[in-house]
Amino acid sequence: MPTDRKAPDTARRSQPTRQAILTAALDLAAEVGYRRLSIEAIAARAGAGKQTIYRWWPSKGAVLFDALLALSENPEGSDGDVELPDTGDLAADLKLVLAATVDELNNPRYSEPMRALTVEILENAELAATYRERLDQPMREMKKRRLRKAQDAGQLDPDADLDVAVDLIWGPVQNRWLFREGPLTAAFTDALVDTALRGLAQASRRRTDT
Amino acid sequence: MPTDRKAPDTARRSQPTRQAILTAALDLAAEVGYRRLSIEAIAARAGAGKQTIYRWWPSKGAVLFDALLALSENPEGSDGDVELPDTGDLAADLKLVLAATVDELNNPRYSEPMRALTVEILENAELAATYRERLDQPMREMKKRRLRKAQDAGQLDPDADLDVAVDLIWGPVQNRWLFREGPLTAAFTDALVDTALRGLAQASRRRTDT
Amino acid sequence: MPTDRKAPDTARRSQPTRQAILTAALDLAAEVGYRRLSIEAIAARAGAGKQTIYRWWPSKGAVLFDALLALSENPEGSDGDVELPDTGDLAADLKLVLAATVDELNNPRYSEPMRALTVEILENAELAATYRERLDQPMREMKKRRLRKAQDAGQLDPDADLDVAVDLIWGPVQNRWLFREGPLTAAFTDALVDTALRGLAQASRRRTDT
Amino acid sequence: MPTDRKAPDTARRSQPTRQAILTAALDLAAEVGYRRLSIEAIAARAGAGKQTIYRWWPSKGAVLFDALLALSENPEGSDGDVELPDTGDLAADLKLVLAATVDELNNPRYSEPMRALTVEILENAELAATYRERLDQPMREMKKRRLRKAQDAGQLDPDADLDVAVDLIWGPVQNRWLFREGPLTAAFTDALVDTALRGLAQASRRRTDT
DNA sequence: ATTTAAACGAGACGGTACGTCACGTCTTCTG
DNA sequence: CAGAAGACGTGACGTACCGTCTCGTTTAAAT
Repeated sequence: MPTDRKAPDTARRSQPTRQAILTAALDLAAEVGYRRLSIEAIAARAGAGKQTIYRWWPSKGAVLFDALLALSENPEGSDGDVELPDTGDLAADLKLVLAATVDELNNPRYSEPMRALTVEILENAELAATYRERLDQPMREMKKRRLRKAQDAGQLDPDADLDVAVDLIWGPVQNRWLFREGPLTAAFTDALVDTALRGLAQASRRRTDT
Repeated sequence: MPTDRKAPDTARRSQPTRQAILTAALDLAAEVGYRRLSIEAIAARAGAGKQTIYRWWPSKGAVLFDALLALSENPEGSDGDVELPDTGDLAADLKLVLAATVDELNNPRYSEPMRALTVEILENAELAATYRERLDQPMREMKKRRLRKAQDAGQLDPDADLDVAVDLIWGPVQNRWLFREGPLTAAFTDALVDTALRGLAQASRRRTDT
Repeated sequence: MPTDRKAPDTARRSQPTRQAILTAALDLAAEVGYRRLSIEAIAARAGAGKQTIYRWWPSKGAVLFDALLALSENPEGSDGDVELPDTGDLAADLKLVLAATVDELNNPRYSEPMRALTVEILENAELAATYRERLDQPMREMKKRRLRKAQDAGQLDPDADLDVAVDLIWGPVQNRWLFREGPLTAAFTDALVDTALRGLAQASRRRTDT
Repeated sequence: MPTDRKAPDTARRSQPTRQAILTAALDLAAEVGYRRLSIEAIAARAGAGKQTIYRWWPSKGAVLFDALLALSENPEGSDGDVELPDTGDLAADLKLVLAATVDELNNPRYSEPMRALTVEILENAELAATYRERLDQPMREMKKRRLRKAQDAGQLDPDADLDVAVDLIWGPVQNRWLFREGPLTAAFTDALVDTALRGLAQASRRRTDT
């Protein structure tokens, strides 16, 4: 967890208060946006003392981070074991996954806290490192595992750099969301997947398409 | 300019003061980062009154925006007429351009204010609109013009959606920079260009590669 | 004034706000007592920002000090020129003065802020110095002037140390008030004056009393 | 003792801890002054839990009170039976006693905690009552006993109000100490005793002095 | 000798107030 | 009259203690 300033006694920690703080942070982020999200307000909404927040989290972003982790951690499922679907049809699978992502990003309840966390990450290098290690890297590994399977099945160029591949497919989605560059739709992600897989260059590919 | 709350008399505006403010904003952004960048400090550094800033810019982000515009507007060149190079070799041209971008993004003098502006854009929808209209869209058009020429020359799939193409090529660069996901090098952008142009899928491409 | 941390521009000072702060301080001291008197509450009651208080006064005690000064500074009269009454009868004059002091000290409106200020003085040596210089010393000089006149008129021992004399007469009043050691009445101060003037020792004085 | 909120079992009380707390309170009062003396710091210094302090003392002042009591209670002597010296020469005896008091008040080790306790007393009426009953009154009775003996011996005006007499002699000393109005020396207390005994008024005293 | 109930250290908790910083508005004086 | 200077009300910051409340862990009296 992105916590532990000076090792308080985790055993004594009040779980109800922790939950209340995470919930309040999420609610407030959705309601007022990042700019107006204050630790003071989170504490007040949660019925907690400010010190309780400062005791367990080093920054506002760390609270948000835990709140979003808690939101995405399904009661049964453990976080790391999740896999992307594999029906054998890579393009279809990716389109499905990206469509789900798009849905999530279009839901303010999830999207606003996520945007707030993102802003925090951009200006807080320490938080960014935690984020990469605990959220981004596992997700990237999961994506690469799916792509590797496609490679093994001969559906993907065996020489392709899978990190670049992940960037190619997911990067544009994140960008369009972050900068609100245009409507974030399944049509866009479908086109994205097709283009990324086929490549932009024409050459002789016309012949192989069909 | 992203300015003009209530139409002060632009004619009477003090140009030396304007320059001092933009310079101070840039310097401070590079020195202390976005988090600690305050209008108060910009005014103090510029030897200007706070009101002078508030009179001419609606937000801290707008100051940064103008500052970066001023930075990139070369003495001779007018902004809108610039074109990407066209040597006939699309891949080489793109690699050249992205290498230059990478250099810029690795230079804190440019990169830190840019990051500050980006953060502002993420939380300020009005500023974001200005940014898109005055910076992002012209750049995107420029990129699309170059790609269209490649299309006309038969080097690019004639069915490709050029907006998706731009996202595919430039999106991953911006992401890697923004989230410091890894070293931002020409090696990365070269691989990116190759992969984006060729596509990820194998199929019969092996035959056409050689 | 016990002010000026870092020389703000006194000319620009808002007099209405200054008055509101002094009044609020006085009112709150009378209402809630020293213990619960907070700068936050003074600012809130005065409709002022905390910073405005911190800008002009170095401590809570300094605010109280000014507030009490303002309270005692009569509209017409200048502070330093006041004199104790001189009817020729020293004992009667002192009794009159002490009776007035007793009235004041029994009035919570004056007494409570005074007590708050006193507590501050006891724990703040810097404030204590200001208090001595600006309030205590002038009062003491005034008292000594009256005693000196009695000395000149042959009513007081010409060898008496007037500082000790002042301590002897006024000290017990302040003590009884401060420690609530008993009812603070004119009867007490009358006895005090008589005893101080006559002395405790008996000797043949009985004969001279009348 | 100024203790016993809700009757904890005194028998089980840890005496070493009690001592550690009193010592810590004294030390800290001498070191940092009243303003910065906190229960939290006392507990930490004493290696005690905060609750242990709150269990046995109702306020910070009560701790200080006990600490000073413990300091002044000499190993052999019981508190109440002490008497002021009586050599037959009242003035000399008083001067001796006041000189000792002055020494004590000039010793920060005793003086600082005493000042802290005094401040507490001024703002805590309940503590003030305890103080009066347990410390001030016994001392005052002791003083009055000595003065009464002088009265019986014909050295003091038989009509003198002994309470006023005590105030007259000891009040100025306490005041000068409390408000740091000037150096607290034996010279001052000597003059005080002489003046208080002889009185300020001249009149026929000249005749009786000799 | 064992039980058992308390006092104990430790410290998390909801709070209040601290003193500081920056916001965006305003007012006054100067060039 | 634009601009510098900066006071103002506002609100959030991060910290220090308050007094209350569990937690195990001694520890000393009652079994």
